[in-house]
Amino acid sequence: MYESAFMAPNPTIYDIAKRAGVGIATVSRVLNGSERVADATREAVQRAMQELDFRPNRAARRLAVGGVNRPRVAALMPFFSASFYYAVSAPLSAGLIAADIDLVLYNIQDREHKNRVLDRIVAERACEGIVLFSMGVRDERIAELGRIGIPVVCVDYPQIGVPALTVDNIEAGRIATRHLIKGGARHVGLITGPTVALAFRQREEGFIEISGAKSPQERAETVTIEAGRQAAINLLDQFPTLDALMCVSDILAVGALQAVRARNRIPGDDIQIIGFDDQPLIDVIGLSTIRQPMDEFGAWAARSMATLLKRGKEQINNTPTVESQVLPIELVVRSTTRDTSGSAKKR
Amino acid sequence: MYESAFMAPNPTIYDIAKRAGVGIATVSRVLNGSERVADATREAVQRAMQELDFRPNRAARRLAVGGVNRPRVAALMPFFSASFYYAVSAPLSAGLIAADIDLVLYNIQDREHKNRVLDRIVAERACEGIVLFSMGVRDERIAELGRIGIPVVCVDYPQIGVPALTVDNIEAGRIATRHLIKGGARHVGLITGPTVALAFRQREEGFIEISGAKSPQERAETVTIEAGRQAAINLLDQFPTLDALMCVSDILAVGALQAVRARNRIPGDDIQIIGFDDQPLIDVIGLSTIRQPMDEFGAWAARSMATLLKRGKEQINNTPTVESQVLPIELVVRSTTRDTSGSAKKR
DNA sequence: CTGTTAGCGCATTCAT
DNA sequence: ATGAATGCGCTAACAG
Repeated sequence: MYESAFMAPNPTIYDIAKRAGVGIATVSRVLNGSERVADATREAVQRAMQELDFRPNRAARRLAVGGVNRPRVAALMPFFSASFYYAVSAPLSAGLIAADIDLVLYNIQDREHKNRVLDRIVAERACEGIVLFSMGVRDERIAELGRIGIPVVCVDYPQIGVPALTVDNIEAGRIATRHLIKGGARHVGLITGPTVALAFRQREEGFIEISGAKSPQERAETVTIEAGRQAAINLLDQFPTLDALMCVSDILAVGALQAVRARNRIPGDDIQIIGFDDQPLIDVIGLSTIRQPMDEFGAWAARSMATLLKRGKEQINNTPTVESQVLPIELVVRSTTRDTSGSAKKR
Repeated sequence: MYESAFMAPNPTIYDIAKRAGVGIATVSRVLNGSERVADATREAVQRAMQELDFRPNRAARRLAVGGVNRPRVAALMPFFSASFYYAVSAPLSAGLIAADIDLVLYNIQDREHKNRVLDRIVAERACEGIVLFSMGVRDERIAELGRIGIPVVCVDYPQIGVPALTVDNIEAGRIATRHLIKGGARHVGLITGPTVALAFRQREEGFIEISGAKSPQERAETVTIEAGRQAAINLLDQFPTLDALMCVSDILAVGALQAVRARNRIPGDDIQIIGFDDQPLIDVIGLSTIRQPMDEFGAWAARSMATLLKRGKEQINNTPTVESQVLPIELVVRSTTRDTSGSAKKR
């Protein structure tokens, strides 16, 4: 039964035809559900297809049929913080559809997986454009992609060499920390997240700049409510005098909120808590946060890709291409911190 | 400048070669970033490519290169209820990656768009499998897809003729309504959503079965907090004696919650509110709801596709293929309804 | 450095 | 009803 299981290339319609004792045209006919095939023949062909585990080659089919060559962009997202990427992918998807571009989603698990995916994209020319979310790649990769003409844009990561849309996360960390202190905090702690996320590291950096390197901190290994809760518990156990918590993500902050309440402490009163992003439903929960324009992240990526993919006549005139941007962030004061500035937005 | 703008087919490397006065191999070389091309030649070719707005044909390239024919599945989702599909697409994406299957996401806007997408998929053989979320298609479509060998599975919609994973939304509507009544409700109202969603219509049906057709109801045209809030306001204005609200989606329920609070009524006390789905963060908000196993929706779709795409030797033995399933739903009592049964799960 | 040639796997006439 | 031949657009030796 292991006829040639060793590196057997995918069988083609020629193999099927031979095995079924028919011509390739007939194979093609049953493949496409044509009526004009004798039942017996059809069955023979189908049997051969099954026995050989035949899968038609999509590329060959499309080439033969000659359909439109619709552009396709690959979006690589690390799903470690689900709701964030959800909020981003909706406008991305919508924007791409408007430009008649297909979206292939890659839920990147880790660095190694990222490289595998990129290797494949390069080797197979699997797409016409790439959007990198919250991740960078080595310069050589950018060069390689540039050479074969696959444009890349980057969101939430300051990748050099390609258009990138970012926010100033270090400044965001500073703003959050200062807000806590202005609100009367005398002992502020940090709950940070997976180190793979540059945004987290930078928010952490801004925090430390203001609050000092010896400030209490705890790292959640995953971006989940439970991890945030546990981190808060640990922090509160070790440092009972803590009266403010900066959490590098809303989700972690929600967990911290639960931990704090479980100890009968009152968020916004005897302990302040602030998160980042302003993810969906966070407003309902009443968490103070540093808002990121997540919609704009997705929309910008879609617009940029549409622009970059529309080379041609326009580009001859050196039409301005896509520029990197740094979007403003916004302190949103809700009920878990004290609003002392009077100027911060309340919502 | 309008050389042949009329139905000009996409230019090929032959066109470029001719225009640049070189051979096609050279065009291919600059296309692939080969070093071994004279700068002058390269520039000439690039100019020609721009002038003709050339885009390499992906299918042809892949065919020539002969890479693996990685299976690709298209997921069609109506994004009218973002967080729900987000919650579903994470496990879907993860499961597909594990099976080494690419995921192409189609954010379907309306029925017409759905048909356009499916037409294209059929015409271009754009994928090896299709996952339909919360939407059905006509029988002829199923037949057509079956004929050309593209398997289809359906999630959150009882499409006949293909494996489907659903929950009993009518029963869910009954359960929610009964729960409200058991909690002491004497006058219960309904906030429903866009009629395009069968799940909403069915929950509505279950509601009416228990509560009667003349029960007050309001329809939100979009699944947003704001729409839910507005619907609740309308309902409360018209029917001041309402003491319970069933909302066909958590998001609408959150809006209703806000409307109720704005009137200084106390959810779970003088007015009950229940939603559906148990979307992310809804537990934190404390909303009672009917939980759907959204994770399982995505995971099942991924598993099913992996199975269906792995035809071949196994299938010869008539190995049981994918079966339709109806998953259980679960009443989750939190703070916005009164728990009278004592048996309902509290979380 | 550059042009010629031969497939890649399939759909599709055109014969038979 | 079915088989043989042709071409889709591109890459990759192989010559020059």
